[in-house]
Amino acid sequence: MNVGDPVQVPKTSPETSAERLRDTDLANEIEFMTARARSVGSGRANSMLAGLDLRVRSYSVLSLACSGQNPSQRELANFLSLDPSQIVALVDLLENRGAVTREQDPRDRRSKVIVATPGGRELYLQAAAVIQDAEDQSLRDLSPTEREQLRSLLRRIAFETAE
Amino acid sequence: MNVGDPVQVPKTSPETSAERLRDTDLANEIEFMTARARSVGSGRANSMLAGLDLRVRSYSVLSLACSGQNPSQRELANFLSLDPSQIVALVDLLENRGAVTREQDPRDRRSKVIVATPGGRELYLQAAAVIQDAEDQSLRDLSPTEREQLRSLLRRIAFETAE
DNA sequence: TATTGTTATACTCTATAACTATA
DNA sequence: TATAGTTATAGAGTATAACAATA
Repeated sequence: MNVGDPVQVPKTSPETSAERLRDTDLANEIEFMTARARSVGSGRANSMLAGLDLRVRSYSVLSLACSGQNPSQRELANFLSLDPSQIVALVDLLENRGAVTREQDPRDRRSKVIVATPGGRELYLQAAAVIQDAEDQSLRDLSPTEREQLRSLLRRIAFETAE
Repeated sequence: MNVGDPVQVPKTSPETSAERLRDTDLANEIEFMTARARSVGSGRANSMLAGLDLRVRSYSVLSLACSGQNPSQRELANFLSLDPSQIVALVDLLENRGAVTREQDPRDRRSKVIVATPGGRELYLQAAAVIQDAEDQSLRDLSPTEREQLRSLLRRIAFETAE
């Protein structure tokens, strides 16, 4: 087909037009599908977290603050693949609403360990339930076995590069 | 453990500190792993596409323009989950470098069909090879069978909601 | 000299509303 | 009136550089 040829598109309804594009090379690329799954998933998670005045990024920090692992800001930055300066803003946000505190690491006074307050833990419990609902929606077409398959495969590509 | 308790973190090297956070609830959430896989994947893809002066978003539009499906801008917006105004900017970019053209849909003069020029098709061939390399890197720890499993599972969660 | 947290800045991505031309 | 493309704008996400305190 040449570029100058007259455009001939089978007349379709708006609903089927996107179906048509699912048969393209792009739609079968892992990078594309991953990006699309994330777009759908985080969009849904953000909407569902709005009632708690959280977003996925602040939820992530809160979750790690509740993990019992006592992460420093630097560790949060590394693990969440965010710049340390972004962690500052996220921790500020959570600290201002009383959900977490910055505690001095007695072994290194440069480092600040982020821990959740009792209120922060309560907030996290609610948020974790919301995220569980969001995940159930994302995975609603998959069987329990398939969900674990996907989790296992995703883990291997999500954590391969940066540690 | 109470919030006021002294912070006790096992002294670890920077490399193992992030390992430690992989045992948290957050790290096992589908939403989180998907977001992280996308972050790693699209970051790598953007880096590798830089030599062709493309990014994943402009590559996506170019790819669909080369698909033979003659998508309209509206169809691109729907399929790529982007606002129509973003498509304008992306098509402008590709049109200005001679990779695609806007062609009037003879059946609806409001609609513009995006088709690749011969130069655009040549650019796409190079870019598609780059994306293939990027995908191979993302999936390097998976067997061929596992890659197809992941592709199949991802497809079912990526295309479930919007059509 | 190197690292942690911080501030500042700019660029990309995303979301929304309003306008025009066609249907 | 409804839809396709466009323009404009604001907010969220990402990346980089520089600085003070500490190691």
